Formats: sequence, structure tokens, C-alpha cells
Amino acid sequence: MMTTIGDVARHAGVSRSTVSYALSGKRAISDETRDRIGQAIAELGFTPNAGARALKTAQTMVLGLLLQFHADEFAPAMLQYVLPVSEAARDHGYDILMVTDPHGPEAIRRIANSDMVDGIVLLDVTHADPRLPAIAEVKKPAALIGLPGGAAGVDVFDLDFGEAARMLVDHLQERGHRELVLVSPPYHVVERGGSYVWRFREGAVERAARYGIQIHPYYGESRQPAITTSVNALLDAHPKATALIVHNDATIAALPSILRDRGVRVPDDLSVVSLYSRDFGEEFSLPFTAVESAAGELGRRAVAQLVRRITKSPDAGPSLVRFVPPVLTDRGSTR
Amino acid sequence: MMTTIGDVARHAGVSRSTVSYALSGKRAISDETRDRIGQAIAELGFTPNAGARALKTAQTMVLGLLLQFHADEFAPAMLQYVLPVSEAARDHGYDILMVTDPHGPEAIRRIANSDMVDGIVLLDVTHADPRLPAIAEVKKPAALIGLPGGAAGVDVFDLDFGEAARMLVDHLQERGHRELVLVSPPYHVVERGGSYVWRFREGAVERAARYGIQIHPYYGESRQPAITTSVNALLDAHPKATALIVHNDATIAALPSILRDRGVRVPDDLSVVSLYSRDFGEEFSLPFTAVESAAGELGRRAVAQLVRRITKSPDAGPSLVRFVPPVLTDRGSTR
DNA sequence: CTGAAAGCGCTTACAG
DNA sequence: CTGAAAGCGCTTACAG
Repeated sequence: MMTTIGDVARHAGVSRSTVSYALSGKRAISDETRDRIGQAIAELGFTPNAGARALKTAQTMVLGLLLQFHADEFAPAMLQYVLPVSEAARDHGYDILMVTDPHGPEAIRRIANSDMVDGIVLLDVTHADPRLPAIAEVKKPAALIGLPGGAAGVDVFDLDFGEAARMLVDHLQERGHRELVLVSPPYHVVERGGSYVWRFREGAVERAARYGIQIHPYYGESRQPAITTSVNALLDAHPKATALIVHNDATIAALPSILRDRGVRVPDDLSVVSLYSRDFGEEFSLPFTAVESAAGELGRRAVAQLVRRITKSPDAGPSLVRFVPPVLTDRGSTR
Repeated sequence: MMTTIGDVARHAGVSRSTVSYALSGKRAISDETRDRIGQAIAELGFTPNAGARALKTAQTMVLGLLLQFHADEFAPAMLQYVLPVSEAARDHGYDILMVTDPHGPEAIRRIANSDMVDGIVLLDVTHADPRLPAIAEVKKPAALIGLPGGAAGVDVFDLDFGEAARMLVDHLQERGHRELVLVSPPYHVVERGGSYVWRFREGAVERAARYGIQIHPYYGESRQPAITTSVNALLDAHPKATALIVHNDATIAALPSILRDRGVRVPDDLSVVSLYSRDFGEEFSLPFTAVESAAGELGRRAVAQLVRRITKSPDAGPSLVRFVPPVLTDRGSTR
């Protein structure tokens, strides 16, 4: 039923190895033979069997992509990472095996030990990510998006959240703000080890302290109506604060409505800065000055480095930790 | 380097076939032999090579999932389909090869002809979807989410958008509304063949006509600030309309802000009904009476049927077209 | 420039 | 209850 390389060889009157070499270009083939093979392939509609090729070459040309969806969390930002990873993989000739299994470590062992993938991308890596021991154990190249606590032994890519916070505080300081409120992600993200929460928070708090700026840090919420309640409560608690730093996707998405209901105008009554990706901002129509979360660049760099690890000799240098420098986009939401 | 079934066999002092049968359970094995094999597997850490198994059995245990992201469209709703498909696949023992390649037909030929997948799920299928000829050509089982124009020769799952519209009009009619405004998806979705646009629209228009209700149908926008401008324009144009039917994700997400800016209260000044999934509504904090878009159920049913096609004999009956009946959730946004 | 043969790691008739 | 052998569809030394 399926056309094999043997069918093509027979049809073209050559050996199977010649067809294989014609396909790979790994040795010289006479023009006439190449033409006959090309014609046979066109007539029969041949595509090499990926499993057989993988078995022989020990390369699947597939990357594993591990995502996790946490209940009670704001999912729409996830897509900003998945798409660039998928597109970058295709650009490098790889397909994506997407795994959403909540049992991350087991899923990693399964796809790695059965050799379904040549390498693995982990999204949303946490401080003590339970998937990291599995990654170390399976001996496949891997790239992480998100900063783990210790040395992971694999390549790590993340936004420089500390620097992002400092840039935003600087931006407000330059405009004369002396009292700020900071809304971080929900506290359960800290408990899960989402280090971007405290890296951003510490960056903001330290920078504010250096300037003698008062800053009131809070953990926000991820769902309505708690978001509205909490934002209102902390604005009430700090009536003299002139600026709000929002490091919380669900909160920034809800903020326009909340402020409108309070009759608060941005930037006249309150300055607002945040951290989100350009696409996310567009989808939610967010008009705030913000640091780009750089999901696309992180995804592309992680894939490029992973492919390098796969294709170069097993130990192509020590593992990398790369912080993408933040970029601030001024959308006029500060005064 | 990698542990093979031969290593396990040697370690356990049995033949490779015995190990294989112990794993598959396809023939009786003495307790003692089974124990020795189990121990060997545990000590050596054996997982069968997926490529070799696929080559021999002609089954990859992988499903292809094809998504497309259209520029100038509202992406967050896509995740509501991807996740249930992925989870349902895992429940059936399958992994997901996710393909976001904008060249859909080529991507289908590639993953199907190289036998990377046992079946294919197509998301967001349109009236004259260019991917359908490729699906027909490759001779792999497939399941579509979204209704194609003609007979696809494969199983089709979609929400009954006509019925959804009729339910919403009924709901408004029962409450005495006599003049409605309908916001459909952007017109370019119609041009692309998104039949859910006109199925919903026709359902609403016909139902309204039957009741003698005036209805003003419009195509909406997918991005700000056009959304705000267009909603304001059509509310201005129909000051006597008492209810709004929104069949447009980007518009419904923006609606709370827009109405607040106009000083319009729901449902006192205006009744609003819509169509979206429960998760989507939660993420965007949407308080509107709506028909559930049933993304989860569609994904699960598509996968279940696809697996049936794969595992049962090649022709397990004629191809199906299944419309999931809409369910209305009253959130009190009508009066 | 081309071919015959071995082998990647499995599964499964065939044989006992 | 178990084993030896064939074969899935490729790639790549080896040989000419």
C-alpha cells in the first residue's frame, strides 16, 4: 500500500541505495540516473518513512515541547510562547511533539526514553521544577524557558525580570513619582517557585529604595471578581501613590475597566506601567507603557540553541544561561 | 548507549521475543520468567524504541493536530480547543504532533506520507478549506472541528451555530425585546469561508423575522481601536435597539469597557447575549448570558472518533457529521 | 558512478 | 511455555 524506497528503486531500475543517495545528495549521481529516480518518485508519490529513517539515523527531527496549565491561572499568555517555538522549530526542520500531560516528569521520561524526540523545550520553568531531575536523567539536549534555582545542566533562557523592574522604576523616578504600588502575580505562583515573581519584585523594591521612593508591593489575583476587589483595596489603602506597576497578566487585562469604574484617568490621575508581550497587549487592547515580555525571542533563541546542541557533538560547550534584556515601550501611560 | 530489548533479554537470560511478549501480554509467560524480565527492565531502565515499534506495527500512536493562526485575528480562544484535544489524545494513549505551519496542505502531506501520525485533527475548518484535498489524498483517518462546505469524507464536529443563534433570539423574544443588533465576526472571516459566521447570522435573522423582531446584523472588528469605534457607531445608529447579540470574541472581550464609557448599564439600559466558552468567559471576566462554544466537548469527541477510525477496521461506517447542541447559560445580562 | 549487504530495534508468525 | 528467524523501511560502510 505505502510506497517504499524499494518501489522507487524498482521503478527507476536502480538499487535502493542509489535512491537513498539521490535523496540525501551524499554522493554523486549521474544526471540520467537522478532524472529517472526523480520521475519514479513523482509518479509513485514517495515520501521516506520517518520511523525507519529515525531508526537508522537515530534522529527523529522532532522536538518535545512541554507545557503545563495550572488551574486558577491566566492562560492566554501561554500562546505567545508556543507559537514562536513551533515556528522556529519548523524553520530548523523540526516538528513539535506537544505534551500537556500534568505529570511532567513521567511525560519527559516517556518521550525521551522511547526516543520520540531529539531534544526538549520546557516552558514556564520554576525554581525547583520537578521536571528538571527527569531532564537530567534522560540525557537528551534540552532548553528551558524560565530560570531554575540551581544549575540545570542545560541551556536556560529567560527575560531579565530584575532589570525589567529597574527600568520601570527608573521610568517613574525620572517623571518625579515618589510613591508606588506594585502588583505581583498571585502568591501561589511564588509557592510554586515562579522566580520571575521575586526577581521582578526585588528589582523594583531595591531600585525604589535607592531613590528613596516609597513602594508598596502586593501579590495580586488571577481571577475576577477578586482582581477588582484587590486592586480597589490597595488603591484605597495608598491614596497618595501616583503610579502603579503591574506585573500580573490577569490584573493588567482587567485594569482599564477597574480604573474607569473608579473614575481614575491614566495618566492624569494615575500613572501605570506594566510587563507584557506586544501581542498580548494588542489582544487585550492595553494602552500602557510596558516592558516587552519577549516571548517570541525567548522561544526562538531556545530552539536555535537546542538545535545546536542536537546537531553539534554531544558536548558543545558548557550550558548557557541567557537573560534577554528588557525593552521598554512608552505608550504614554505615565506623566 | 541506549538499552534495547536485546539487552533486557540477555540480562534476563531469555529470548528477545519472550521479552516482547512479556511487555505486550500477547501470550502466556511463566511467573518466574516474567519476574526475571521485570527485574531486568527495572535495572536497565528499558523503554521500547518508538520508531522501531512504529516501523514494525505501522502504528505511531501519534495524532497530528493542525492549527492555523491568522494575522489580524483574536487568538486567545484557540487554546480552548488545543488543550482538550491534547488531553483526550493522551487519555487514549496518543501523543500530539502539533503543526502550526501556515502551509497547511503541504504540512499534511509531509506528516501523513512520512507516516509520522496515525490520524489527523484539523482545527478551524472553513467552507472551502484548502487542507481538505490534502486530507482526502493522504488516506489517513481525520477528524475536523468546523464545518466544511461539501462532503469531506471524514468525520466532522461542530457546534450547531444556527441553533445557538435561535436560542439566543428566543431568549430575548421571551423577554419582550423587539429590536436587536447583531455583531458577527469580521467580514474577512466570511471571505475565508468561516461558515459559523453565516450559520449563526442566518439563524438569528430568520428567527427574528419569524417573531417580527427587527434585527440589524453587522460584521464586527477584531482589533482595537476599531472595535470600540464600530460598537459605538452601531449603537448610535440604532438607539431604539434594546438588546445586543455578540458573536465575536474580540468584541465581547472589549464590550464591558465600551459600555461603561458610554454610561450604558447591563441589563438595565441594554441586554447583552453572546457565544463563548466557559473558560474564555472566566479569563475575560465576562458576565454575559451566553451559549457555550463547547470547545472542550468538540475536541474530546473529535479525538474519540478519530481513535475509533484508527483502531477499527479501515471503513468503520460512513463519515459522520455531528453538531453539538448549544447550551445556554443565563448570567443575568438580559432583562 | 553504482550495487549488494548489513543492521537500526522492534513484533510476530512459525516451530517445538 | 519459549526460541530462532524473518522483516518493517530506511541508511551507510564496503566493494567494485
